[in-house]
This record gives sequence, structure tokens and C-alpha cells, in this order.
Amino acid sequence: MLKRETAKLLKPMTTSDSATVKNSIRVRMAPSPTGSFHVGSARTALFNYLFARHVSGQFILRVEDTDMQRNDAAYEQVIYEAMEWLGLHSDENPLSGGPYGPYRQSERFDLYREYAQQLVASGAAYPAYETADELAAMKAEQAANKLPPRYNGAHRDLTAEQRAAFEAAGRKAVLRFRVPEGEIAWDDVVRGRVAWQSKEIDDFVIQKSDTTPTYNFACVVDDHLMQVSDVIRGEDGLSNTPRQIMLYQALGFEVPKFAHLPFLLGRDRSKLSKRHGPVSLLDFRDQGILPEAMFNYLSLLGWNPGEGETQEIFTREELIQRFTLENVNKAGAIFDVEKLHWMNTQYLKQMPIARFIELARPYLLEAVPDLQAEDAYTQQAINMARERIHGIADIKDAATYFFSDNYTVDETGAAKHLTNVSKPRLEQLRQRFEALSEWNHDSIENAIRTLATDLNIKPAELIHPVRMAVSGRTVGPSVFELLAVLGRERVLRRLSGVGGR
RNA sequence: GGCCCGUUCGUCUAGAGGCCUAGGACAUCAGAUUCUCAUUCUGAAGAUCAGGGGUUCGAAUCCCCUACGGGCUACCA
Repeated sequence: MLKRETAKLLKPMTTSDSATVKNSIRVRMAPSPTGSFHVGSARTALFNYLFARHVSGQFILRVEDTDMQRNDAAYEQVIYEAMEWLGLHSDENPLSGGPYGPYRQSERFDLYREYAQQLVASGAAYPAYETADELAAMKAEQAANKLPPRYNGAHRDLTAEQRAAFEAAGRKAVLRFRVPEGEIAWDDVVRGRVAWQSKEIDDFVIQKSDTTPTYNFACVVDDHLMQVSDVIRGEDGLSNTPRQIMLYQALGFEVPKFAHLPFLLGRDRSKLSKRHGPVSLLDFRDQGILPEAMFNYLSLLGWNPGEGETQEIFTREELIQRFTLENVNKAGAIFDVEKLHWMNTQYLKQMPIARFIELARPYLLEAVPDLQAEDAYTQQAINMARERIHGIADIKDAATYFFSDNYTVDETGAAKHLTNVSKPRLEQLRQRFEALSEWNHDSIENAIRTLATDLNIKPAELIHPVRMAVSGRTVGPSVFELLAVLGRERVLRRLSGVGGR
């Protein structure tokens, strides 16, 4: 209901109106460097990016590395590499900095301690001295009695003397948030109104015993300090939201807008994970998926332009122009590699040949060390070869024979097409090619068809052996075009070589 | 277990009470073109809108219940 009204209210907004909100919209992507960069994270980052660019706001990258156990500096690089590859440029981040830095949580510990102390001072938070064992025992007992596992609030109202006693005994305290009674509700931009009873939530930890913050706490402090206006994140953030809202309120911060994105799912409809196959963004790059194809594909998972639009291929600019949170779906979407591949080929086919060669170069270089990218021959050859590949990595196999005589030969195909019957015919064809005054598609076709007529055989009986002889394979471009592009010299040489096989 | 979120062709989705005999795309199948493969084009099949109850003259669309799926329930993020 509210969603609809919001959409209507936003519609009549003029350019000058949106210029007014400019700069006040700030969103952030906050990954933690604990491994590879998941496509699900990429999709979340993408929606943040699209939203920010659409409203001319700021897109921030913040690294959430508060878990000293699991973090690794090398993983932070993975984040940058992945974001860079997808073309998700952030306005503020740990590397280039910005007005609200630092952008790495491990460099902001003092800040969190300060705010945590503020909550203790106001009575909104308190130290709790239970040991891990005591907590475990408490949970076990609750489980035995079929009660929900929840902190029982034992240290909620310790006296100063009791606290001093624990301290004297050498116990370290965590800081727990004193959850107030009542209902917490918000209007989620993608889900509508979501409400929670605070009695469902126990007094959660905001500062660990080593004085570092927990996720929920650091997140709130940072989002506020970094002036984040719209929190766009995965739906696993849904159940954290009431905790965070209580924190915003206790701290006296303004509560941002929340938008919870549906998950990316695996084939079995559970949250997409390694079990489902490669899920790291960079894995797809390594498989030859183009960043623009991934960008396009991901944008359509859980979002669509609406209004009956049937277009599927969009440029980055079109996506930025059309993206709105109102059109984000609520239900999770299965990550379907088949469609990704289809989209990839769309981009592969229509991209400028120069760019294609640039992307293909690393694969080609393995077989063709002296590749000349600007060469007209190279461009023609690659252009022809790319017609039938599905991933850029396939180009090596599909194009090597254009440049080198040292290509792999399909032996099964050779046995079939290069026989004692066809070899003499190929020699005759070679002679006719040699005698041709012009070397082009039509003259070649004419020569082949004429010879076929003279020999009283079907053209196909020449065509297949020729392709085999000059490319080493049974499939590929039209033979006439293929020969024309390869050039007479190369063709004659390879036809001569056939006799020796 | 408790709480929260979700449910339209196999998959991604359109759908904002009558335009829905539910539209598009991927995948599938068939045909056309053809020297192969790929492309391209044409066509087919595929969803009683999770199920049940309401509200309404009329429901995929609004309400309720059920089922199923997912998430959260850490001194992880």
C-alpha cells in the first residue's frame, strides 16, 4: 500500500526536485574480507550502485573487518578487484578515502568504544560478566526446557559492588544492550511495513570482552557517522534491523531508510553457496564471462524495469536511468547460469571487434605469441571465429588456425574426411586454386562447385574435406569465407600438406 | 522450537480489481535457411497464478487460514 503511494509521489518529481535531493542520498556496500567475493554480494553492491547513480547520490565502500579471527588483508584486495571488474566505482572507500573516513572498521575501534561508553553512561547498555561456559550452560538448560535460547538478563542490574567483585576476580565484561519494551516497526522500501516485538529480542552484545564492537553496533555507528541515508542490503539483514533501530534510538541518531533485497538462490532454492558450484564473482571472469554481461544479468535478478518492458539487454546507463527500489522483487531468485551464458554471447557478438580482441588477447597469446591486434587480417579472422563461441576463453580453440599452422587437429574428423578418395580431389582443387586469377569468396565458391560438377560429385564432398584440410576441424565458418580470409598462400600450403597425412 | 520474510510456465519475470483465453526472455522441442557448427527466422509445448476460505457484480491482484521454502535466533559479519 505504502509502496504504491510512494511510487506515485515520486513520479511527478521534476529534474530540479531530484537536484534538491542530490548529495543527501548516501548508500554503502559493507563487505567483510573473509574470502572470495560472492555473486550475491556483487548483486547487493550493484543495486546500491544503481540506486546511488540513479539519484546522483554517493556510493560508499566500507570494509567490515572487525572479526580479527577470520580476516585476512589479502581478502580485502579481492573485494577491490571484484568491484573494479564489475565497474562498481565507489565515491568513498578505504583506498581513496573521503570525508567520513577511515573506511575500514578495524581503524575505527576507538569510535565504537566511545559510543558504547555513552550507552553505558545513559544506562542503555551494561557490562555482563558471564563466561563462555556459563553462557553455554544457560543455553543448554533453555534447550532442555524447550525455551528459546536467549540471554536471561542475569547481569542486567548488577550493583556497583557486584561489578567490582567480578572485576577483582579478573573477569572481562562484554557490553550488552538493554532492550526496551515495545514494538519496533519500519517501512521497508521493498517489503512494506515490518514490525517486531522487542520481547522477541534478548539483550544482545554490542561490545565484545576484548572491547571490539559486534557487527550490529559498528554498523549503526558507522552508518550514522558516514551519513548513510538508505541501507540497502540482503534479506538476512531483516532480523538485525529491529536491533539496529533500537540502537539508533538509544544513541539519538536519525534512523535511515531500509531496503532488504531478496536472496540469490541455488537450484534447490536455498541461499546460493559454494555447494551450488562456482559462486565467486571472479570465477565467472576467469570463465570468460564479460563484466557487462554479468552487470546486466545481475541487475535483472530480483529487479526489472516494470511497465511491461520486454527488453533484456541494457547498457549500464539505461540501467542507471531506470533503476528504482520500488521495482525490486520480494522473492528470492535462482541464479541461472544458462541465461547468464546466453547474455554473455549477446555481448560477445555485438561488441566492437577491437575491444573483443583486447579481451581475447590473453587467451590467444598462448597459441599466437606475435598477435597483431590492429591488423586487418586479425580483425577479420577473429570476427569470424567469435560468431560461434560462448565464452571468451573458447577463442583460443576457435581462432588459432588462422594464425599458425601449428593447430590441433580433430583426428576423428580427419579420418572421416581426408581419405584416399578425397585426397586426390583436394590436389585437383589445389591446382585450380593456384590458377585462379582472383581470390575471393565468389571465385573460390565457383572453383569448388565447378570441380564438383566436373567430378560428378556433390559440392559437400569437397567442402568438408577442404575445411578439414585447412583448419583441422569439421566445424567452423562457411568454407568460402574461411578460405577467402585465410588467403591463398596459406590455403595452398595446407592443401599440399594433406598428401603427407 | 520462537520470530520474521516469501510463494505466477523447469528458470528469470510482466501483472497495482475488469485490458488475463495470464504476456516476454532463457532453456526444451519442431520446422526454415545451409557446405558443417554456430547464428538467424518461424512455430510448438509449458503456469487452473502453492492450497483452502472469504470480500466483490468481478480476484493472479484485497483479507484470513493452512502448507511449503528461506532467513534470523553468536563475545560472525
